[in-house]
Amino acid sequence: MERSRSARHAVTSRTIEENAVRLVLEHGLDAVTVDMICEAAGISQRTFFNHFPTKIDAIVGAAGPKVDEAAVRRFLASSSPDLVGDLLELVMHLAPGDPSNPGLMEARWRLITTTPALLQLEMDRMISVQREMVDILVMRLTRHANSGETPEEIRDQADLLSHLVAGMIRFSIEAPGPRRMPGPINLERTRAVLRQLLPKLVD
Amino acid sequence: MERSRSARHAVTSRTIEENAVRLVLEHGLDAVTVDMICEAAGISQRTFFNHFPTKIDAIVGAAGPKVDEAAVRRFLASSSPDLVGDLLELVMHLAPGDPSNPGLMEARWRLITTTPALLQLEMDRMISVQREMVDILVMRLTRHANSGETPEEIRDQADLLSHLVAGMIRFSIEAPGPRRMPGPINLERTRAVLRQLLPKLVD
DNA sequence: ACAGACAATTACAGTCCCTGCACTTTGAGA
DNA sequence: TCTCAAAGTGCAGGGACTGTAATTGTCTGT
Repeated sequence: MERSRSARHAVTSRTIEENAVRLVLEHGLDAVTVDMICEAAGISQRTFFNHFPTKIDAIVGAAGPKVDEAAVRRFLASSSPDLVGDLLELVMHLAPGDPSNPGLMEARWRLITTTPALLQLEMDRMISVQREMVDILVMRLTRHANSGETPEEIRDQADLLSHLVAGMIRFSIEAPGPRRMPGPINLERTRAVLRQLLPKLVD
Repeated sequence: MERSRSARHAVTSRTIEENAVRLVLEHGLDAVTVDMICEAAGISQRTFFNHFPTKIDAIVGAAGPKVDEAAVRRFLASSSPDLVGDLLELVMHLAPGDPSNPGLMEARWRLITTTPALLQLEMDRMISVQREMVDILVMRLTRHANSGETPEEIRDQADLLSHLVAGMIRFSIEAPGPRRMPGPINLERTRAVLRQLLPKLVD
């Protein structure tokens, strides 16, 4: 059992994560205690909390969703007037965590989508990318800005828009219909409803 | 100290709430334990949890924000084409809890707005009115629907719109500038930014 | 190769939030 | 007045999480 120090740390984290997800899939969120996960993973409770700050983190993954860099570049390069369409494309590429363990990732999504409390939580985490999105939106809006708009106004618009996008994400998650796996986004439906709704909002 | 039974219950709740808010204002959220609140209120811990399901509930109030009935009636009666404007008016009348104790209410807002964790939490509670808003939006959208739209489409639109409104609320709370007291909504700013932004979203 | 720095892990004790249960007290209705 | 339900209490315990000191094994410089 000779392993490098950091490798040993990583393998312990993986073991914890895998056992946490498996146990919760089997018994449900509330029925699984940290002690159960520790025993299954063969570690002490203290070690558990050295790897993950909370029980939830071990279950849903410590790293939240991130925006895909390539998708951001495409979004910024696009000169299409269809800002909303481009935006939805960008949101669709929210990477749902570390893709190095496809099996774990898939199991996690099954777990999250079948546990209301976890779905709510993951929704909040997805929406937290809204913060990083503001700067991206500022760039895009600046390129297509009307003359006479100040940078402050642009930033306000980007800020508000990022919150509207967060709303779209929530709708996409809750809306029924086919989803892109392993993510929960229902893109087509959202796009269709938006096309009907938006014209009604401008007077 | 002879009081009717239910009145005694109410006064205990009030005592707990007042001491909870006061102590957290003095010492901060994490530094105040349930035991401290109980001692200050002169009750047992068990009684505390008979009145409030969690420590947080005693601090921010068990009843979340509600939409104002009169505002809803006005919103539905309006025939203005400015749906967004009417919507913001409606949102502005989110009642921030029981108005029977103005002092407590004011102290709570001071507490919530100065404690990031509580602000985040209260934001979630305000946004939960989004659920009740869907039915209201269905009525309004039905009255101004284009011919050929099915009830299902209308409901989808209302659902998405309610999520967009939730985004507006978040923006309103975070946006700097004057707020309506004791609520956190910055109405004018949101309206102005929306007027600039929305035309850019329709192609 | 050896010693010391250092990282991963552990056992243990303790805090805090919260719950279930059995019990007492007290006010309200018959 | 008698009775019963509601309000409150005491206690025992579960479960998440933290601080600390100790242990084990690995890395680094010489």
